[in-house]
Amino acid sequence: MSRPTVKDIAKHAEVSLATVDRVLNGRAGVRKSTIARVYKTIEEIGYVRDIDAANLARRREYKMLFVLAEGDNRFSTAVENKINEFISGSVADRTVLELIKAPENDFHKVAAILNSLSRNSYDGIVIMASETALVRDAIRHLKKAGFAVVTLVSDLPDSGRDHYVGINNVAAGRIAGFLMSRFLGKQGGKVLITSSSMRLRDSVERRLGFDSYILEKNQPINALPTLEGHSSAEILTNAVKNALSVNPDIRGFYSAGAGITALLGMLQKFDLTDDTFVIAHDLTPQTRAGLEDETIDAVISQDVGHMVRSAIRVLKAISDGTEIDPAQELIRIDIVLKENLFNWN
Amino acid sequence: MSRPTVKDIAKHAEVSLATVDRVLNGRAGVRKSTIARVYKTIEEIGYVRDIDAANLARRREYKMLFVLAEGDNRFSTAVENKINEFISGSVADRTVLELIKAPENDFHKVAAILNSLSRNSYDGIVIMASETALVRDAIRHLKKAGFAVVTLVSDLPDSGRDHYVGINNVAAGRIAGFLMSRFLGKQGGKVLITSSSMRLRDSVERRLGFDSYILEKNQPINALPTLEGHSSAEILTNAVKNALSVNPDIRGFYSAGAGITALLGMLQKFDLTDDTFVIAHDLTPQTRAGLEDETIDAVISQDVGHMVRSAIRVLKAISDGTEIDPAQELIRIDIVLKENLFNWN
DNA sequence: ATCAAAATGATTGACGTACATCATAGTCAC
DNA sequence: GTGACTATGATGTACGTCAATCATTTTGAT
Repeated sequence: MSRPTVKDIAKHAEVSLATVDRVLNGRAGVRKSTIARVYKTIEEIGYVRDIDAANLARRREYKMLFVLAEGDNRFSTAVENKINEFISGSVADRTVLELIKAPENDFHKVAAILNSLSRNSYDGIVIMASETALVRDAIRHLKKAGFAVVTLVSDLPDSGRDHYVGINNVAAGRIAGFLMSRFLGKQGGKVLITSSSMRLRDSVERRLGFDSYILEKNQPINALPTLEGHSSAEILTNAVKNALSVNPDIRGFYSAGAGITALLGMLQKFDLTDDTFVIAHDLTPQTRAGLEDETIDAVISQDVGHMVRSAIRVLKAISDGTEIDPAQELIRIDIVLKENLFNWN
Repeated sequence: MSRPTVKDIAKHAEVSLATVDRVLNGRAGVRKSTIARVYKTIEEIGYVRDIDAANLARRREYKMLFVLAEGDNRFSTAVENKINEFISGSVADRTVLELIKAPENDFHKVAAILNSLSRNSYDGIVIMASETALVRDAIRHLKKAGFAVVTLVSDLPDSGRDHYVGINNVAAGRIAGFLMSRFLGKQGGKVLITSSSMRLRDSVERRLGFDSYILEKNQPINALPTLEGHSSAEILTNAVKNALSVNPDIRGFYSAGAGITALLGMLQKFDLTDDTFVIAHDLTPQTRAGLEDETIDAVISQDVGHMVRSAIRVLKAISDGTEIDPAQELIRIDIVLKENLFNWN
């Protein structure tokens, strides 16, 4: 026996097709008891709506908007490229994707973009932006207007977003702490931590995770205060230079945010590439090169392709009111070493 | 403008719908020049066949068979569970899955199952079995009969299979070598390697990868000959006991195949859990517990859910003659540590 | 020029669902 | 029991594609 259809429901429940249709699509004019009977029949015969046929009949198109608010010198370029890849490729699956970018720190622009969206322009919105009250409010506004909203890479909790697509950054920081402990061994030592800005939620969380691991496991590691680059290679370079002058015995470096190039530059200058360990985040051309020439020991990363696919799947599911498979949507914290670098293309 | 349809092709190419249909579905009775004209128009207007509508009209159902030939004390149980999960869940997507199991070493049964399949019973076959001439020939036979065939977890090259879903085991072995080197540090030491049987392709390849890394990087590691358990905990236990008696200074253990329980038992008996390092393959309840209580230091794994999904996607793509996205189908070699264990549910 | 064969057109009915319209049966208030 | 209303039935069209049939035109060989 092949899959039951609406006709089968009608037959078994002894109602007309029209009534089944009314129940299925929540249209008015059906007695409560009849609705119950229809649903009972659906259970019994195991009817599952053919979503493809439904979409066909509906002339359904999923319109989705990606809003990226990040600088262009980092990981976000990879995200952008992936999205563009999907934009040109996803003609076939009733999905129309659009991408709007905003400067890294222009919260007002991000909020303005989000606030300008009218109800029927998009089914779902994907937002990658750092956490600001302005943006958070804009997302609340979106939710009220009925959009499906997911956050990407950096979460905005309490914004009312439906779903967060990305890794748990506290956990990522803990893994960094774990790896650093392994690398430094019983000897331990001082560790320098850099990030672009501690205003970014992900950087803060990673630092938090790192520290909590060190503390909890009582590791012989002295983690120095975070140096912030504020998107400026010069500022970070100088900060690192100072720190290295004061602490020539630093053994580990953890780049929790952007600015890996500046850090590696300084390491080379101080001739510290051999005896120290470097852990960075996010696989980019820079970190990839660093792994290859062994100036970086480990990169903690997340699969951009998987994230973009996941965001789209989740938005579709929200729009359709269908279930999502948590196992499939969980974004892994990948540990990338020189030896398994080939895994990421 | 919304997506172009067959009608648009007909209009632009100045042919009838019937002719477009003949071209699109490879039916006879169309002049070469007309075919070319139709294809040219398709290019021009950017037509993409609506595969959902097509499947609807075709009443297409993808019937797929999983054939698992593995013991029940290992990783294959996880695979089996995942498949069963999909069997009960995939009513919605025009996919019917079936599962047949065979005893681990009963090659004849596997071959018999494969050889008994008639052309129209299934669209695609997923095979997880160790490498045997018998099975290889059966796969060749399947391909001749027109099935789409993919191998799972353990590849069978030269069998004519369309695709292999799983990790590169040589690379996985190299990663094991890398991790072991890191763990043992400059001091190095003896490493004991176990597997269920060196007849299994994956075990052989992992050992190969491990050795090649050690050799290539000139690591101070002395890898002892592989101990085989042949699916018997007793045999493996005794072998490990002997090895430990002869070499009380073993510092590392690499379980390249099954039999982790026997190995851990011996470690406990010899009170070696603290100063030694253990690397195992595949996340199972056993290895998971081992990571948690820190008797295992690292597990090299592969995401079973991703593999099963990938196998299904690939078979569909082969049946439809559509492209696959290599980035999406690449199975990652996951490095699981206690700290990122939560990533896998 | 003739005729068969090949190429094309025209048309129709399915697939499973959505959505709209009009008709009819039943129910309740007064 | 009349009118207003609610619940249900009956039916048709559409979505984009597949598949089949029959009719018609074009082509190529003789």
